[in-house]
Amino acid sequence: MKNKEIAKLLYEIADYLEIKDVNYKPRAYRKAAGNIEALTEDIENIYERGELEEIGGVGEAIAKKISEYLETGKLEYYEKLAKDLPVNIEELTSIEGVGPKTVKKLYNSLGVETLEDLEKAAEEGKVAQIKGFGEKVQKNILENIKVAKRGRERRLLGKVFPLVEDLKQRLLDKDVFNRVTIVGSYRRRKPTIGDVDVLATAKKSEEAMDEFCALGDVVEILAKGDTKSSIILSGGIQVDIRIVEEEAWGSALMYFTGSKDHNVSLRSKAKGRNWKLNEYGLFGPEDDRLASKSEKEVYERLDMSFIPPELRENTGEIKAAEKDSIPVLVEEEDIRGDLQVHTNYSDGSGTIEQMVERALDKGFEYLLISDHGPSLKIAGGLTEEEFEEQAEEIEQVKDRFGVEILHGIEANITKDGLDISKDWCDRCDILCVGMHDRPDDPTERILSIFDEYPIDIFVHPLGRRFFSREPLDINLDRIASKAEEEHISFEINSQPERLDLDWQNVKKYRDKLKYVISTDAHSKEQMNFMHLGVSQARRGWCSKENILNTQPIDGVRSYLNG
DNA sequence: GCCGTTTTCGGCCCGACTGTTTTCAGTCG
Repeated sequence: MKNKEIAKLLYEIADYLEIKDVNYKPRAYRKAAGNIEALTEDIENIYERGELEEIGGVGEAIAKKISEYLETGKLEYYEKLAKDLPVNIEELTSIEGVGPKTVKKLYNSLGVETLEDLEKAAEEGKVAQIKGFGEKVQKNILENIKVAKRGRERRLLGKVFPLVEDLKQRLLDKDVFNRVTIVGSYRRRKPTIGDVDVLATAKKSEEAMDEFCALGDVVEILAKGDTKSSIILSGGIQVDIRIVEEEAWGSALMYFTGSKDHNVSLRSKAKGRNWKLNEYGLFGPEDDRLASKSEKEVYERLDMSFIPPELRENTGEIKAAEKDSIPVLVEEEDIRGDLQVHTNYSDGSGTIEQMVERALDKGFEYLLISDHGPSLKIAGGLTEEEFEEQAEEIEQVKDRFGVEILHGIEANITKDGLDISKDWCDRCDILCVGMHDRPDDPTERILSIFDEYPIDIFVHPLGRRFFSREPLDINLDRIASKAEEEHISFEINSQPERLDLDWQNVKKYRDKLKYVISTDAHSKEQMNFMHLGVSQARRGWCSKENILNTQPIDGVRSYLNG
């Protein structure tokens, strides 16, 4: 998968062009790079289908460059730019406060090509000598090099969630704060999060800043001002806060929630009417305030319906809002049951009874127990005898709880088919299948399984894990079409490191397929992950109707058997 | 270089902050 590689190439071209004072092109290259980075499909497949220009921000010229790179492994345009300024631009601009222009200056006056060169020059006091730079610049560079070396890590939404909610509550508990909302990519529920951004109103903003920086688990204060501060908490996570006036709450929420592209589009719209949109409000030609109190007010003044944060990625939501066709998104309360949990029969830690109790607590009407099939030895996959034992235990537990307990299995797709017999399949109330290895021909394997077995749910379709496992190289178009024919549902898996099917694909296939949102819980606590799966369904524009397990169990069955 | 219910050509978001400056360039979000 060369997506990241190509994105990096385009980002670097953008930097080079910026150094050369070229207008607008850098933005175009960055936009294309950002969209390529966000693809879940291998760009080589897109190239082979001749659909490069379908990618947002990719036009004729950039498509041609990508093709050249994929065909030859090189890009002449890039090589030429790099020759004029032979520096490690990505590394150098990763230092906070160092952008393309600074890189150029450093190279021209000191011959700085790498991060090491820069560190050496700064330590020797040479940076401060450059015209336009001073002691402070030099000192900041030295400090920020340390941060850049550590690398800017991202974290899983599901892992930071409890921490962030706790932080929010601790701030709200303090008298000086009035409103506190976590904004940024967290509010949009992006699967991975960089920094945490907090927006607040306060009785006295200076006092609020004092309280914020004095939180018990603050290990470092990066910046502290009257309305804006930045800290690092003991887990290493950076939290930025911004205090705004009550009157500007809505426009500030929009501004700090982003995404950047969404904001840019909105401002463009405002500008088209000779208005101006910023974090303080929507203003008319005479700087008269048209809206700012609530997000809804601002959107409506722009003749749009309210856009839920999860949709604000500039992927069509603005147009939809103008036509008042934003879907009513699914909510966690709509979910009536969990259709994939594991127990201590395989690699889960909870007993059947514990899992059922938790399901009851959560108000679920049904629960599917689906431990691993026999071939997944590492996860303690069930033998057929164990499956029968489990069936008996379920029968006993059933009578004691008012929850419908379904018995199934998460069968493993192997090179010979499934790891359970067809007879065994028939004894499952609901049959889940998943791919747990990485064969050369995953698409063919999946398609033939779909043909041969009475499958209900295809779990974690991409097989990806954030930070550790790339998505499978599969042809989802073909698999989704087959699934549509066979009434096979795709899972949206709520595990923080999976969130698979990916939200972009969720959006793509939502009119074709029915999804189930499952926790894939391996303990009773993990059944609380449901909201994460729901958030990704929301990012994929799903309403209740797109999600099978918002229906009573009879509805689920009739679709899957249909 | 991309893109289109104002445009196939002429536009392309906005403000804060910093450090270095006497009016601004660069960077960031």
